[in-house]
Amino acid sequence: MASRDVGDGVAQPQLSAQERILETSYDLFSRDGVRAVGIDRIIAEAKIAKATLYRHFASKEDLVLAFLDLREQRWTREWLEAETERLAPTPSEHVLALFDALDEWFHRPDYEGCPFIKTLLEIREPDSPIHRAAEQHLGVIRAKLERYAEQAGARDPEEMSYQLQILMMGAIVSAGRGDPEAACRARVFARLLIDSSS
Amino acid sequence: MASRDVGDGVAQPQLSAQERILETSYDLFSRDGVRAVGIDRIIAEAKIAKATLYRHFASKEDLVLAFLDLREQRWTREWLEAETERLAPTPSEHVLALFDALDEWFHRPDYEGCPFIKTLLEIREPDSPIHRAAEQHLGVIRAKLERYAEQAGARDPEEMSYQLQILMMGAIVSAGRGDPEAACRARVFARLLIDSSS
DNA sequence: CGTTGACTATACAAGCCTGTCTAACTACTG
DNA sequence: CAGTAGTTAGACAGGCTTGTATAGTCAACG
Repeated sequence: MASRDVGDGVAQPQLSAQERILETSYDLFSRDGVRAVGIDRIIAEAKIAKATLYRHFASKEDLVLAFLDLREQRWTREWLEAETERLAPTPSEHVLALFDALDEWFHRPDYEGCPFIKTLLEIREPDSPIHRAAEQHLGVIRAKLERYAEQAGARDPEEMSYQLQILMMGAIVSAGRGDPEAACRARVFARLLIDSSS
Repeated sequence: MASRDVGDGVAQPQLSAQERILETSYDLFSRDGVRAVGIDRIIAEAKIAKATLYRHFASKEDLVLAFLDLREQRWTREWLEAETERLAPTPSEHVLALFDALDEWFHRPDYEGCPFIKTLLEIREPDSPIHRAAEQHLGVIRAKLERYAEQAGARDPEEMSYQLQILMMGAIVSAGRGDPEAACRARVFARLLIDSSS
């Protein structure tokens, strides 16, 4: 457990080797995709030896799965859900506040897109553990949307959750294409849907 | 296992080598993505020699660009636009008919998703000719949506075109995630938008 | 002191990838 | 017949990929 204070320029001097691997993977995989980022780039940027990486993770696939789990924890739960519920005055407004949270995200200069979507499209083999994990992480988001739909008084919360996820994913792709106002445009749809469904 | 590999799917024996290369690239790139498909797989499936491929296309990048152009011709123009305008009783209903066309597409057993979106997410370097080509092909679709929005009597056709593309891309990704009814769900939004915007 | 566990650095295997090259074959054309 | 353009099969270069192996360093602990 002895992690030395190497003082590697920026931040986090006390992180263990495993933590540095995960932090670096998180940044690189999030920005450039799990396929484009190779092991060599991770070990160079995390400043660890290759053998150390393979002592903590059996394979790159293992590392990608750990990354996707971390992404769900940090982005889905600790950021998207927290921010949505912070922005909404009442639970019935969670659906609309979701798009306010997305709006903040899209306007960040380092907007990186959604690794779940990117991974799903990048790793096409339906039986691959990575493909299935990405699907499942998107399923967790849909389940959350269903709860928001309930709280908004939707007649059919499950149907609305699928509709909201279409909006959300469409806005994410559109923002990646260069439209930072995509969340506002999607929010209009959400408002129309709520007004017509209550 | 019956070996009918001479049939080759779309077997027209009088196709020139260049045509066979493009046909095979179209099928493989559309289904598996431009990054996952290698030159070796294309020459094997097209039954041509590697030197022949490089006599017709300077590089893989050139081949990918030719594929994206062909995709716009066949899918965007000859299929999506034609089918949308065939399905609509009047020009004002092009917007809704668009989602009826998408519905057909999503229910095809060989639904392959949108190569423009996949390529855009896969090739991240913003200056890459491939990235820019994918962006531009999506721009052509948006321009068509703007015309449909005009014909539907939208107050702000450009704004509506961006909103419709969010719906369209969201439905495409959702269908790729395993929701073949995504087009119907997205059509509900389009109907709401039209009713509120006229 | 000596052992042990974690880490580092680096070389290397085996496989893919793009792209080049050679040598031979085929078909058309003057 | 001779020349030319297009094609074929395959070897090969050089780079990048994941993953393993080797050898040595460092710190903690009994």
